[in-house]
Amino acid sequence: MDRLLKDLNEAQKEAVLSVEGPVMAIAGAGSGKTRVLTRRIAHLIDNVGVPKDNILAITFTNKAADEMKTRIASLLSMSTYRMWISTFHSMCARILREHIEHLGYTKNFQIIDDDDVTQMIKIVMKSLNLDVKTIKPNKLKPHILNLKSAPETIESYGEPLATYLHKVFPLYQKKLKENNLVDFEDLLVLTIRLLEEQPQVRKHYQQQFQYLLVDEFQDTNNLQYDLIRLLSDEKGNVFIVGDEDQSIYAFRGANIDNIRKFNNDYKNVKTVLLEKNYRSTNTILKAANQVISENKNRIEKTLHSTRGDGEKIRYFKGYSARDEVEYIADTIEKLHREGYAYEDMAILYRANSTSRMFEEGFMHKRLPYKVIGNTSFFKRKEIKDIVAYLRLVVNEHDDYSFRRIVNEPRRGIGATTVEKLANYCDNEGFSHYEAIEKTTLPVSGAPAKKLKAFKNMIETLQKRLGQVDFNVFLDDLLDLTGYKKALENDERGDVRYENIQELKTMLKETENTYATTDKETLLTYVLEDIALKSQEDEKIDSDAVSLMTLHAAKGLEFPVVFIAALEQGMFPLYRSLESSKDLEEERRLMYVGLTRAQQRLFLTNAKRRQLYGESVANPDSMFLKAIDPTLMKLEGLNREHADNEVRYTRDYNRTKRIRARRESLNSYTEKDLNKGDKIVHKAFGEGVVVSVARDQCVIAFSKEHGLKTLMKNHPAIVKKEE
DNA sequence: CACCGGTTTATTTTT
DNA sequence: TAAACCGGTG
Repeated sequence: MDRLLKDLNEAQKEAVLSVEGPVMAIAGAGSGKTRVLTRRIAHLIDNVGVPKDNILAITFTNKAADEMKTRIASLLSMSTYRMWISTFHSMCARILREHIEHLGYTKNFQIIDDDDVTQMIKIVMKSLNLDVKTIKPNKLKPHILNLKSAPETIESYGEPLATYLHKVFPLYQKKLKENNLVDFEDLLVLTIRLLEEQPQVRKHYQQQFQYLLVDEFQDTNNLQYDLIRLLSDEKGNVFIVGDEDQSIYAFRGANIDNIRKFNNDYKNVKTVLLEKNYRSTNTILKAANQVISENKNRIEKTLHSTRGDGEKIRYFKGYSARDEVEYIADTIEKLHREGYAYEDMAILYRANSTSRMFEEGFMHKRLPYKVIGNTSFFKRKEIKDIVAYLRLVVNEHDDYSFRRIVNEPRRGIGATTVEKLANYCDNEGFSHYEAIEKTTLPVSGAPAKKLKAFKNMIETLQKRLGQVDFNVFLDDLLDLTGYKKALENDERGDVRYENIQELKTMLKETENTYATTDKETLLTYVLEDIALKSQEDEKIDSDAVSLMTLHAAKGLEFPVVFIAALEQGMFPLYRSLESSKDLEEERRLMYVGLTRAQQRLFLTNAKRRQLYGESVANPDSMFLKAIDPTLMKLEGLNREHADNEVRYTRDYNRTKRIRARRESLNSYTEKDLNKGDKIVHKAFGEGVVVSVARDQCVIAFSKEHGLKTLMKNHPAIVKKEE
């Protein structure tokens, strides 16, 4: 028996061996889909004799792509260098690097991240004199990105959004192109356009990619689907793996319907069902099956465990969130004493904000933890600054980067100067960098000199780039720009400097990975890596409990899993309660959470918890109720109180109540405050007005608060009736 | 441009 | 509650 096949089950084997034509593998959680994917690729290369360049494997994360490469490399003892195993976005970037000139961009285009998109929208809105307050750039962003992938028209967004989008969207796109920048959506959109408009390019790639594999197919969006279609037209040797029950990114445009579409668009699709689960105990799987079976819109599928029944699920209900933390912390310590490592345990929750209570509690107890999915390394200010410098060195016409660092660190080029420059460029069509030398530029005196000095500095850096290696270059950059000096006066300068050093290591590594010696090309590659790898690499195997959102847990597994805050409103979230579509996605999220657990599963919640400053008591999550009680051992408050009725009424009233209260508070303060009046303050309690001056007043509170100067009509102040 | 104080707002986000 | 954000002021 072939060594690539011998430890696979029948379904897995079939998935690996069905090489020709379209194949759809429905892979339940923990059914060994990565194994199937890697074996299939290895089989194609080793047994079928397919050259490795003719295979295209697409994943959703860099991590998954890296893992796949590593596994294939070790299966076949060969190098996977430059193999087409990558994310959609990396693949597009790679294709566009070659051919983007057909579309009017230049080869050294740069990729901007989400924060940059927001900034860009802000800039565009300002230049259109649009009010940034009625509709915030951040609100507009998802719609703008959506417009690129969804078939909807701007009108369908309704007013006032439509008016804004009509103005902002075209200019946003124009600005990006002028600056030779692309956002994440553009990577897909432009690649599609390229393949559609350039038949010879399309042919080239269709011929090259004889075999396609797509991981996490349920998470593909419309553009990604189109891309697969375009690339696979010729033969239709497309292998997709997915699980509709694990589709949790619909809010980002993922379209489960792509699975059905695939069945229609490709002829004679072979379907393989992977239902054998190698991860969790039967008890855990039963619970997961019970939860997910409440979703109407799905194909029936039941996972079977190979791991026995295992322990009962524990369901702990505390009085308060503090109880919940306490219970989890104690349980973790207990399990640790029993032999589980901290890193074997994970706490999952719906919203990031929940991590806080655990962080506080664990810090206090000296329990080691790591929060996964924190603000990424590449989003830190100092890193983005240096990246902006590097981008400007690669492409001096990148006005966006120019603006970011022209006065960072301070070099006396203030907002007024930059505004003048930007206006001038808008009218004349120059890039900011070019405009500095123009005699008609309406900037003179000191600012003009400083701009010229800045330009000279960038020129010097451009020359240096070709002469020295990256280590030296980055040091030079830090010196020349004055960035290093500025860090010395920054109280967090040390950390920032450390981060920059880390970036330096990355640059150095890439220098060794790519087979080019041209520094500029190399730098472009590095910048691309940085842009596409926005997620910080996992913390080096520290033995600590993982805290993360359920979304972040996808694709991972842990011997011990806690799912916290299982209350109606927290999970599922309030906002999803009214829409069955949203609720089904929440339920899939719960399914993903449950199926992360290998051996022990703990479900917890609290009777009352603090939410936005007030104490709320929400009923148990409906997901808990979906699980057969005989699978669970109840702990904590559970047994005394039968507080099991699911009701949402208080949540409908919540907003109304708050609004009503605010209005009543406001109406109170319409009345004038005078010296000597007694008042009650929301936070400081009772007090007496000492003096009044215009709209402010001084109030004496009890001694722990003392005298306070406050706005007279502040809603927190209520006048006490005599 | 740094600070203060008041206002607003509180999902998830692989790329 | 708390953190981000905005606008006014020294």
